Amino acid sequence: MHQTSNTLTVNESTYRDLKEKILFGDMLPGRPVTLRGLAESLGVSPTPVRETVRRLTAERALSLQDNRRVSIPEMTAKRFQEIRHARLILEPELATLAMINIDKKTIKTLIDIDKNTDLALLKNDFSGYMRGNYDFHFTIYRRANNDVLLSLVESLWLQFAPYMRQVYNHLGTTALDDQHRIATKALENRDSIAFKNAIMEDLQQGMTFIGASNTLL
Amino acid sequence: MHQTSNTLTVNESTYRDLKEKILFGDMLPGRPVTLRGLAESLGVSPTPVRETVRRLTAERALSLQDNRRVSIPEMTAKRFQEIRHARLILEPELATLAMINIDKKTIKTLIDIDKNTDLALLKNDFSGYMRGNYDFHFTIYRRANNDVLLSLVESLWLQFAPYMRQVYNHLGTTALDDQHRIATKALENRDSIAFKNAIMEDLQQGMTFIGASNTLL
DNA sequence: AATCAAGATTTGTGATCACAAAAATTGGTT
DNA sequence: AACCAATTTTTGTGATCACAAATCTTGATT
Repeated sequence: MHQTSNTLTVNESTYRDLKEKILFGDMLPGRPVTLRGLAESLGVSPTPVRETVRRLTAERALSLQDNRRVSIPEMTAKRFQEIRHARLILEPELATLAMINIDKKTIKTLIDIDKNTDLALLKNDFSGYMRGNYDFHFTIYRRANNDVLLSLVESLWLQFAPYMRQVYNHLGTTALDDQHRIATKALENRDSIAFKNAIMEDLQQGMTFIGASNTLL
Repeated sequence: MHQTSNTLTVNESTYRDLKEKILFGDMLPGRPVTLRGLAESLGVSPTPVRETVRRLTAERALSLQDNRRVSIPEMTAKRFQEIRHARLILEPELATLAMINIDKKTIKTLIDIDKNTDLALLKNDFSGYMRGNYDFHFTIYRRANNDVLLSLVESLWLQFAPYMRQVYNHLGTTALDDQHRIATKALENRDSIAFKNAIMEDLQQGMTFIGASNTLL
């Protein structure tokens, strides 16, 4: 089936679909993935799936094993610390850059996102929580108007996202987004130091890696 | 023609070929690139080229225009500053991490690389210079043993590399790798502050963007 | 029952085919 | 000579085909 009008290419929509799956916890590590299987589940031919997989491999969201089989990359304590380190370097910086461009309307948006994130958390809707958390951070980051840094941070999120379910299962869901509220308060007060601190704290709280349990469904 | 033994896949070698072309100045901005043309010049079918292009697009080394045509992304002063900013955040950090793992043998290697880079510069072999400069930096960065940061920096190099010829044409080739020599001296003295400084200076010297001349061969 | 080799199936890879959209070419009109 | 519409060619996209390598299944031997 060929596309007829000015809609997205199959390739692009496949990419977005798969990216969202990875980003919002619908793609767990360890589970074997086949190109034909993915293609069928998305209702397309293997061709665009292959290209999407290459793309996500370049973004370190997927990896090709020596068997040439594709999968979510294995997480190690070392790699997790590397991601955490990179995030701590880039994200507070990006948030600080964004601050001058965040107006009252954006703050309102952030508060709304946060409210919905809380709701998802209460309903044990993990995917909804992941989406909310992502939206909160990237609503801020996009305001920095810095595509170069933004794409680096996107890559980092793609790398740790599949392991967040593990992390939050161990952490429990109590008081997870306190830092979000502190951040929005800091934005209202135009307190850039408090804001940067809140982003760092939020990030560090969410990046406590649970080693061991490498075999998961 | 199918591959028979445990050699690289066509895909992988195509990726490396194209990546090197971009990284070492053999791929200039503005020039229109076609998949079939690339395929023919590399002696493969369009399929692996398409996947390679997707990969390099994900790494921001190539971009797909609205025409769906692929090209080296256009450089703007803004984007150049963003790349420079990101490099200044990540590369000195990576270099500092690497320092403890750089032994005498590595320093010797760096001095050799630098010598060859000088030679290339004298012979007006720009591609050779680019390669030498890359080798110098990444011999250091790889010692940091931090794949996450390394791949972020790789992406940044892919983004500015095609524009280095412009920069160096305007800058002239005088005293460009002084900082390399200062850096190796600092390594010999195990002076981490001087080393980090040399990396930063080197990077800043090489990132003076020349605006205007957007139309080049 | 456990082990392992031989056969069948699935999977990734690369090439090719089909088609629509974009670009290049052509030819006629002013 | 300059412009523009119609035709031809080129190009990207998605599906399919061919094949080898990897995985799974099977059945015989101990």
